[in-house]
Order: sequence, then C-alpha cells, then structure tokens
Amino acid sequence: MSEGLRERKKAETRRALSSAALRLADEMGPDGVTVEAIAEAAGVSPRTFFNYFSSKEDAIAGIAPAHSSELLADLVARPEGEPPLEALHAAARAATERLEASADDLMRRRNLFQRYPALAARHAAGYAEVERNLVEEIARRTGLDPNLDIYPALAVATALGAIRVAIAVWYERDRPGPLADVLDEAFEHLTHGLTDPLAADSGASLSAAY
Amino acid sequence: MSEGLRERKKAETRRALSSAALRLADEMGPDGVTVEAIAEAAGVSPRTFFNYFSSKEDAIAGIAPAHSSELLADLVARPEGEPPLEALHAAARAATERLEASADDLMRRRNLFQRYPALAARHAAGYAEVERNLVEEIARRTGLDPNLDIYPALAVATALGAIRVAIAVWYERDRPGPLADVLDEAFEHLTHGLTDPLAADSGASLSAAY
DNA sequence: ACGCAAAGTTGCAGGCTCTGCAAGTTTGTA
DNA sequence: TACAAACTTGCAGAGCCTGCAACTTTGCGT
Repeated sequence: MSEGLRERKKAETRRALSSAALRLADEMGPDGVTVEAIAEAAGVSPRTFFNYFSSKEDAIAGIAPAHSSELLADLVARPEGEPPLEALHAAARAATERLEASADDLMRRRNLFQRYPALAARHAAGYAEVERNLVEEIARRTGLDPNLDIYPALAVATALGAIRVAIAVWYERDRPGPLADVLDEAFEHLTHGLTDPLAADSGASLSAAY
Repeated sequence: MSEGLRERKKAETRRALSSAALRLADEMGPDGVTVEAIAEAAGVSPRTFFNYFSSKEDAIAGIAPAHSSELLADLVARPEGEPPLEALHAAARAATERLEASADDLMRRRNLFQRYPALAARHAAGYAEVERNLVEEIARRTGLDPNLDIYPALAVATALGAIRVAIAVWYERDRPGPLADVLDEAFEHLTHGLTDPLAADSGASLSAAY
C-alpha cells in the first residue's frame, strides 16, 4: 500500500539528479555543467533528466515544492481564531526547523546563490505559487478579499521576507543557535511596527538577544 | 559633444528591440516568439539582438535599473534623523509616483507577468542588487551591522514587499485613485504591527480608506 | 505464477538559444 | 579624404529542450 517500489525509485532518481546538479554546479559553475554530465552522474539518460526537471536551472536551484507546500499545510493547521501574523509566525517556525535539518544542502546552495544571483532569482520564483496560496488562506481567515484588501498579501509578503532575512542573518552569524531564534527576533520587530531599534525602548530586549 | 548620432541610434535600436519583444510576447506568448522574429520586427539581424540583450527573456522582462537606482537615491536624500521606516515610506512614495507616470507600460508588462510568472521572477531578480544597497543605507543610518543585525534587511524587505503588494492591489481595484494612497495604507499596517484588521480598533480607519 | 495495463526510460530528430570569430560597414575625427 | 573605433552581420557550433515512438519495468488481478 504505502509507498510502492516505483515511488521510492522515482524519489531516489530525483534526489540523485538534484544532488549531482548541485555538486557539479558548485564545482564548475552553472554554465560549466551540462545536462549530459548531470544525467551521467545520476546514472540516467539525458532524456530522462527532462522527465524530472523542466530545465537545468531548476535542478540546480532546487525548486522544491515540498518545503513550500508544507508551509501552507502548517498554516492551515493553525487554530482558526489565531491572529494572522501569529499563525504565520508559527508556520514559519515549523518551516525553519525543517530547513535546519538539511542545513548542509542549504549552505551549499546558498554559496552558489551568492556566486550566481541568477540562480537565487530562479529559486525565489518557485515560491510565487505558494505565496498566492498563503494569501488565500489568510484572506479566508480574516474574511477579507485577497485581491482588493491589502492586508493578506502584505502579511504574507512580510512573513516570507522575515524567513528569508532570518536565514541570511543566521548564516552571517555563523549559526550560533537555533534558526528559529533569529526568526522570532524578526517577528518581534514586525509586531512592534518596525520602530527604529535604537530610538525605541522596545528595541532594548531585541538587541540584547544577540 | 552631447549625444552623437551613434548614441541615439543605439538607444533607438534598444528601444525598438525591447518594444518588439514586449508586443510579440504579449501576442504569442514568451515561448511563441523567436529571437529571429524580434530582430526582424526591429529591423536588425538576430545576431545583433544579442549585442543588446543577453537573453530573450531579458528583452521581454525589461530589466530596468533606472527605477531601482532612483529609489536608492531618494532614500539617501531623506533627512538623517528620520526613523528608518518613515524614510523608506517616503522613498517608496516617490517611486510609486514615477511608476504611475508610465502606467500603461506597467500594465502591459503586468498582464504578461500574470500570464507567465517566470517572467516576473526574472524581472524581480533585477532588484536584488538595489535591495542590497538599500540595506546598506539603512544600516548606516541606524549604526547597525547589515550582515549581523536583522533590522535593516527586514525593514527593506518589508518596504519592497509593501510596494509590490500596493501595485498589485491598485490594479485589482482598477486604480480608483493615486497609487500612493494604497502604499500609505500598506505602511499604516506595518507601523501598527500588522495586527488583525478585524480584531484591532486601529484597523477601523484603515478599512474606511477603501 | 502469469499476463496485461500503466508508468517510466531511452534514443532520435529537430528547432531554438546563445557564443566566439572574422569580415564587412558605418560613424567620428584629424 | 584617410584612418580608427564602433557597430553589424553571417557562420559555425555547442548546448538546451521537446515530441514521438519503441522498449523495459512495475503493479495488480486472476
């Protein structure tokens, strides 16, 4: 029942292709690696590569619908009455914990993105669809129109921005503690209206966190 | 001295290529148009196309560094003591006014982006560099480390998100008034900590705005 | 076990994108 | 007018990506 041999093999092939693409791109640059090389490293034909990824860049940038859809699932699972930003915070927290588990892949990819910004853009594009879904869910929870009211889209864009920034800072700080702590710090700022951390008293506890 | 014939011709060719790319992509979809067709419509050879744009997508997505660098200039021009989010708000306001001026081009491109999200991603990638610069400036103003402190990156990411969301909602509402009004609405939410607009009293004035 | 249907892999043909190079053409200047 | 720099162009070629048809593997009912 659960997971047939077929499913497992497909997942394994996908992982092998993604991993090979990432490693080779790291070594020779995204343009230095060919689909042929990736396919060979993963033990399949070049043609099969395109059955798994729609482009070479997709394989390298790692368009992983898994993490994103889990983010949506986590949000949906939050209690109905919870304030939107709190629900987003909780879902984001769960996401960071999953991300932290595969920190090495994340790091490798991050280094690549720093060297080749075009890849980062491609990666970010993968989140566009999830963003739409998150906005829908927040709109449903607040009873607002996702197209005409600004709040749902703004809250979601802000939350995703917080995740992105938290990951970046976490790496720059050489990962001293849990990623979730940095995320909490970010949401703390958001709930306080992003007041200047130096001018405002409310900022004292924040800077003390680091 | 000023602008030789050479310069003007180049600028004209670039504009013709960009315009043809946008129009053809609108008619036949980004994949339905070939570089050959764009070049022919602009009256140059296909090879010349690549002397102006590094890829077909670049020509269609219209990587325009102008707007972004103006955003940075506006931010730098704000008074030194101004709270960061207020300065970002003011700079964003100026940006929206410039954007509103070329609303038709924006609309056409926006329609394309809606139909083909990959283009939007490409376009967004152009803003990555400006985002870094904005973060630097906010860090300078607050005396924080742009890499280790979360506030500057968070404030900038949030502000850019606000601009993006404001534009989207403005179009969905069929542009009833100034884009800047929608932007103000977004920043209002941000300064109030993104509290649930239904639960909080502070939300009353916001929903009244629309 | 057996065999059939669905799913997955592969090779091939072919069109398109993009690059480097060398030759030709146009523009700015002395 | 002559010359140099800048720009355009054609050509060759590598690589990306797709549709198609044949082949192999897996899942499942009998």
